[in-house]
Order: sequence, then structure tokens, then C-alpha cells
Amino acid sequence: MKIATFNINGINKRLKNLLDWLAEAEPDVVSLQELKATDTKFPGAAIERAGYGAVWRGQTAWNGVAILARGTVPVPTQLELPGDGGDRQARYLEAAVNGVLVTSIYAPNGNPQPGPKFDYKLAWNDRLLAHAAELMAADVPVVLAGDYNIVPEPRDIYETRSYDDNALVQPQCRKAFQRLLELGWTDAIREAFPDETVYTFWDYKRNRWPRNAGLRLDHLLLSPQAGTRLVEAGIDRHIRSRDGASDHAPAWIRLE
DNA sequence: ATGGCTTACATAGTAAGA
Repeated sequence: MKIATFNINGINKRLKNLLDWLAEAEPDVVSLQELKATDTKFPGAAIERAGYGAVWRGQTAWNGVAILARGTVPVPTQLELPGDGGDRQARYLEAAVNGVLVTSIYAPNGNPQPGPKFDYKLAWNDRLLAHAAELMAADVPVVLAGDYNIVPEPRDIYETRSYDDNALVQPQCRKAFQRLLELGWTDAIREAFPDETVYTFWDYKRNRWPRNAGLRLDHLLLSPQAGTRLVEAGIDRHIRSRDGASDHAPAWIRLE
């Protein structure tokens, strides 16, 4: 069972990129972020023609998350991250596919910091931690897939000082990610590449892709019941170099 | 080191991304 997460950065703008990748990578489950489309603008028919059922939560202009499943329709279990009924941003979706719970997480970016956006990011991370604890207690295979907008460690970003004040690398954010690991979640990509430099995002600006000035922001965290089934993982880096590519590359795992 | 791209919404120029 191959499960991928991909910040598509505009699903309609990049529909061809998405369909080409689906056809060649053949993931069984796909967690998508940054649809940048309303519910009615989600390209459900094209995705169905590609062989995938889908659930999604859209929003005007920004955010938006979806979960796709090959040959079946995901069964949604959460349409939003619990803990703040007033939060209207489409940043969380959770669904069951063939006995595995999979999320699409699009955590807030949080810039500039300090400020209200950063406060929202920290509060959102707290809510994610609380919900992750509940999922852990359910004792089932869970894959917390998505764009966390957190660089877990210094080795997960290229050599630079330009991000020192950026929300992505702040200690409060890294601590939130670390707490998830302490709860018992496994960072699948780091588990598969313990000593390698692995990036999933390269800014469009400043020649960051050609000079591999990247960041690792997209993560797949596994509950113990999923972690014992991990056999392979990867980043589809070549997707980032295509015409009209998203600024993120797909990250994926394979569970036995 | 640098907002130097790119998008949606709109139909010019902002806001947002990370």
C-alpha cells in the first residue's frame, strides 16, 4: 500500500502535473494540500477518470485539502481539526482507506513571526498534538501525512542564515514536531533515510531548485501499527523539475 | 542577504506563500 503526500499548490493550475504523476507513481492513497480551489472547483471528474475516488475540503483562493484513493472512495472520519469551532480554514481532512487512517494536514505557515499568524500556527499545532494523542489511543494504523510547515532539525534545511527568523524553523514549532515523536509517532522519511539530506520543498525564487537549496516540510508520521508495516519510502524529486511544477515534491511510503 | 517567483482573485494590484 503506497501512501503519498503532495502539496500541489493549486490543483487546477497543476492538474496535468498531478495526473501525470498519478499515472507514473501509481500511489494507492494521496494526501493533497493547497488546492487553492473551492469545493465546486475541485476537478473530481478528471481524478475519477484517472481511477481515483476522492474526498476534499476546498476554500476560496487559499488552503484546501483532499485525500484520493485508487479504485475506491476514502471514508471521511474528520472534516476539520477538532478544538476550535471558529476555525474556518480548510487545513485538515482524515479518512479511512482499506483499514488505514490517513490525514491531509496543511499546517499554517505562521509568518511573519511574532504576530497573530504565528499565534494561530502554535495553537493549531497544539490542536494537532491533542488529536494525534486520541488517534494514538485508538490503536489502529494511522498515517499523519501532510505539509507540517515545520523544518524538524537544522539538517532539514540547506546551509543558510536567511531563515533564522522564519516561522518554519522556530524552536516552538520544532518542539511541537518533537512532541509528536515523543508520543510514539515515527517520522517515516527520516526513518528510511537516517543519514541523508532530504528535502521536499524548493522556493521558486533565487534559483533554489537548481542549487538544491531546499527544506523538508512534508512529513508522514506513523502510528506503531503502521510503523511496523513500513517497507519503503521516497521523495519524487524529479517532479519538482517539470514545467509548471509545484514548489513541493511528493513524499511517499509503502506499507506491507 | 536581498520577496529577485507564482498563484488566486480580478481584470490592477494585493495578499499569501515559506
